[in-house]
Amino acid sequence: MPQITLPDGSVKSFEHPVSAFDVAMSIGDRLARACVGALIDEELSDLSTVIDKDCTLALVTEKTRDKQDDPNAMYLLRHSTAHVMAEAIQRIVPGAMLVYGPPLENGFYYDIAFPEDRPLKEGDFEAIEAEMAKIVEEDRPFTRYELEYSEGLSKVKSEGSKYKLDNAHRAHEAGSLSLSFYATGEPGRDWEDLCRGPHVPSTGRIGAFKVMSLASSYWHGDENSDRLTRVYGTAFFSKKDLAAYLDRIEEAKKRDHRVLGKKLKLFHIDETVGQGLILWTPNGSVVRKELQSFISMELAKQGYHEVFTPHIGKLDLYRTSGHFPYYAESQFPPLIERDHMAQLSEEGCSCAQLSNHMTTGEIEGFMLKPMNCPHHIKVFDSQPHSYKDLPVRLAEFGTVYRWEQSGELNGMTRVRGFTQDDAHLFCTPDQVAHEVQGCLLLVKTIFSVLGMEDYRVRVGLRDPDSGKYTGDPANWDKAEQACREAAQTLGVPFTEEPGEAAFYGPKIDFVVKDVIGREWQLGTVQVDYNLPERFDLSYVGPDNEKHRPVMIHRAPFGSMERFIGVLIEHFAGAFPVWLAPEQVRVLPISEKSNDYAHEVMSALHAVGIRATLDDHDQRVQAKIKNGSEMKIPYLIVVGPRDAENRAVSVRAFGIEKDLGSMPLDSFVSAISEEYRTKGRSTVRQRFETVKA
RNA sequence: GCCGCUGUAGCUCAGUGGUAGAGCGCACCCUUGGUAAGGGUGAGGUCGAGAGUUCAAAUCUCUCCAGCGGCUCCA
Repeated sequence: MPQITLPDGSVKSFEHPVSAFDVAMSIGDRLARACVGALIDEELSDLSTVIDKDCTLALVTEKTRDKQDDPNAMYLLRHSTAHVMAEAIQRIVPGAMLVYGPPLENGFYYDIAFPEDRPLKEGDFEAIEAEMAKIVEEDRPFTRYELEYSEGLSKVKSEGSKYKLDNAHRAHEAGSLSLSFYATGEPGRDWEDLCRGPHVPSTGRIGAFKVMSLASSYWHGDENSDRLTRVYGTAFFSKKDLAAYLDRIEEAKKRDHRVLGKKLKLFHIDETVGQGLILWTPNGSVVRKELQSFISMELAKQGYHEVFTPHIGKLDLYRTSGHFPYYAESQFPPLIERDHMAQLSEEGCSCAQLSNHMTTGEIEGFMLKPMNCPHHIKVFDSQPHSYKDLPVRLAEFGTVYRWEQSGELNGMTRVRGFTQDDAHLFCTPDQVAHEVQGCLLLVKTIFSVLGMEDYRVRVGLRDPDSGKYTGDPANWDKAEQACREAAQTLGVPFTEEPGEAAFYGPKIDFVVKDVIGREWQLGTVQVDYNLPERFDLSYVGPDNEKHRPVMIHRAPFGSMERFIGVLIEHFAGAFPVWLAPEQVRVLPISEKSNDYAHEVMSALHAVGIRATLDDHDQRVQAKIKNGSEMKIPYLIVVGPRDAENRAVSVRAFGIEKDLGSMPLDSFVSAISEEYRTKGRSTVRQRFETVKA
């Protein structure tokens, strides 16, 4: 007879098998009513699950004790809502075949194959939601039943969906001896779906839901397989929670770098220039320049040397590096020399022949560089090296071009031309660990100055079962260990991911989320044994013999485009003084104060502060509103009173009222200090010292 | 590349077959104002591009281009 251990350690004994719901009832009927599921021996289960042996049991309620969403409850709710949506869709579009409908972090989706002559459109959402509301209103129980595998399989077969049949096969392959089905209501009478569950007790528990969007997807994620329609939705226990979620999405959109980029005039993408090609406008250029010089300074401290290399290189260079033709699909097409072109044209060369000629190397041409490494290798190899020279660290803000699929392009975060904060380190095998650590130190320094703490670190290791890797296994072991140890020195949580290494070496990636919750890889540090081999690089060792150096590719911030895109969102457009395109705006109270305002602006310009003057014929309230919307760090109001005292009235971004008045000279020195120290000393602090 | 949605003034957007609109921004005038929008006047548009249907197209159809969400991809 079951002895059930509850989370507080107490044990309940029952004479007969009981359901999780019965246990809840035995504690209290209010609790039972609040329950949506149960964790039985840590496994999320239906509330109706019958317990016939000893176990631990934790009841899952809509909210945790501290009124937060319970992730398990949300999982049950959203999984269940996916069923309700699927039923509604099948009522509206007969012949729609269900494929797979899992819950997600913020909702759920259902992949569905629609008849070709009846695709789902956004215009159908209203009708779907209306059907869903009916099903919720009917408050039908989710009823689980299981069939022995072969019996279940013949049931699924009789229903004629290859997708569900495939799901059944997969369940079997994963070790299931039976198949479970969930009826929304009564089996045999109401709608049902092959499903492993679990679910909330009944549709009435779904408090609020919304069909969000449509997308296409591939069956099994395989682009050569069937194209499915993915319908996204979300659900909450209360309408209030749903409204709050939708508000959060609206708020996040305001931080979106594409929205702020326009509003704050940071960058422009012009379709006549080309998709995915960023035009840095003056404001954005200031941010980029400040960041680049900061990085450059840190690089110099670490013994890097900056180089400049051109944007193109000969095709043959990329044959040696292996970029061409292997990655030709993600590159802009090669530039063919004019004489070759003319000759080929005379010979009546077809496109296919041209492509073959290029692959075999019979045609020379140039390529927009997809990576900086070949150029840097040639810089390294332009002179012989002794082991005493190593490591050689060559850095460049190098612009590269890649042919990203059109559907992938996204503001500044996914583009076709971008500038990496790239560097290549050439070192002895023994120096790898130290150099990798140096790269991570750089990341840590710069992230901490920017206040970026919300990133994750991924250590990509080789998949021991795969033979795709190049290089000596002993070196791999050492390099992987070096990466692992370096990641530990960062003091940030990291995950080791076997199979995520490049084919030529292990790597460390830095991943951040954007406002919509999408993850982007920023920086990467990669150990490479392959390219030194391909380019036959060498240095002379203490034994007077030639040795092969190891290369480390590192672009700790990825690209200036992506990094600044993420940075815009990180600061919600309100850059700190050192990065702000416009650091100070001077607001004269009226024309009468324009002369003094000009004087103030000149004093700021004289010390290199980016200051502007708003001499529009408006009241100061309006100027403050405009200045605040542009997220300018300091607005200084000057009127006759200030002019008389040679003072300024200071207003800092994000503070509702003004900080007070300060002598002009003090403000100039305080903001210079804030600029120079990247915010370690601020104008605000100056006010506080004065008060103290 | 795939599916869906969107494209109207510099920006945000309204406009369902019959003379292209609003707010913000911009210019000028009035106002000379002390901490989140003072008032007025005005300029500004091949309605993403091309083709079609129609007496008539921003509006309906098709093709293309671009953006957005997702899928796939990312050396």
